[in-house]
Amino acid sequence: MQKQQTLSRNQKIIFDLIDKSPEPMKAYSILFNVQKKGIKAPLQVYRALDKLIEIGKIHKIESRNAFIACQNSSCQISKATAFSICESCENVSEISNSKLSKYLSNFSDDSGMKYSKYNLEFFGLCKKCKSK
Amino acid sequence: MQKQQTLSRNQKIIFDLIDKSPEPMKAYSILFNVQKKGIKAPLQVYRALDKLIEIGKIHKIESRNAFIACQNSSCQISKATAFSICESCENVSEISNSKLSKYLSNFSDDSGMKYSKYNLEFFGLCKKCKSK
DNA sequence: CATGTAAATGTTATATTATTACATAGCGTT
DNA sequence: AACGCTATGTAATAATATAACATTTACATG
Ligand SMILES: [Zn+2]
Ligand SMILES: [Zn+2]
Ligand SMILES: [Zn+2]
Ligand SMILES: [Zn+2]
Repeated sequence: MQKQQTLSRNQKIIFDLIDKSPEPMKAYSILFNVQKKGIKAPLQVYRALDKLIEIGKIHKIESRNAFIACQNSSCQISKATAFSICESCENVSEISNSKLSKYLSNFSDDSGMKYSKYNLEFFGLCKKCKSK
Repeated sequence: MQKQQTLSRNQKIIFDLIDKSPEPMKAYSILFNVQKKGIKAPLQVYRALDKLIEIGKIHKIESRNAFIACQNSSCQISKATAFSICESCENVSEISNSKLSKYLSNFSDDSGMKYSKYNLEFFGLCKKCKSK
């Protein structure tokens, strides 16, 4: 079990919003949505995002500059993330596949580099978009 | 063998610059460096970058918003990229490992999604930085 | 060689994403 | 109370990327 983090006010507002969203949210869309709750500036959003990422409650989809709630009941593995992204409808989901994560976590080559973290993004067409 | 692409003037200027750089280059740093050659606007840079990415001569390091020349003599596999990134010195190199690429290209899960492309970024400490 | 068309270029303005700098507030420990 | 730490507030600005529109170049093919 991992330590339960208590979220601060801004962190909670922003996490709840992202968590309810069916799709990854962009920072300024988050900002727009929380302005009625008193969060007025980009920096307030980015600070909360940074913290939420650090504790594994959300992840950043790098290729989209967007943020998604962790779909693994708060990623034990926030340092080992994998996503599938539909290039047609932009649906994103977190891949939870122990073989894959084991394979990548143990990956090493002859570069002498010690890999402590990875992020993998798969692209393709989701079931729905394929059948169109 | 893949079709030999002829680069246009701007594409060539920008590719040569990136190719000579020992580290990934950012778009506005590229812009700054090619202004003496007559490329004056961001869009000219981004258009060349888009094309170079499309034909596999360069890749974008998503987590860094930076661009690197393909280190696999023009990636047959520009749709299957893997990089190692040192979080201390920011050295980036392209991983060319046929087992890894085979594993990932063939990866599938029960989501019904057909993966046609992936990008993987490993993070850690390079040999040099580890021994400091 | 004229004509069509796709690709590339040039230019200005603007949108989007993210950080710097500085000031203040809350909270637990000593 | 004094300290250290985390979080917050606010303004300004930096960094990354695209939209819109006009023009030019390459080159196939009739
Ligand atoms: Zn997760
Ligand atoms: Zn889809
Ligand atoms: Zn490559
Ligand atoms: Zn290093």
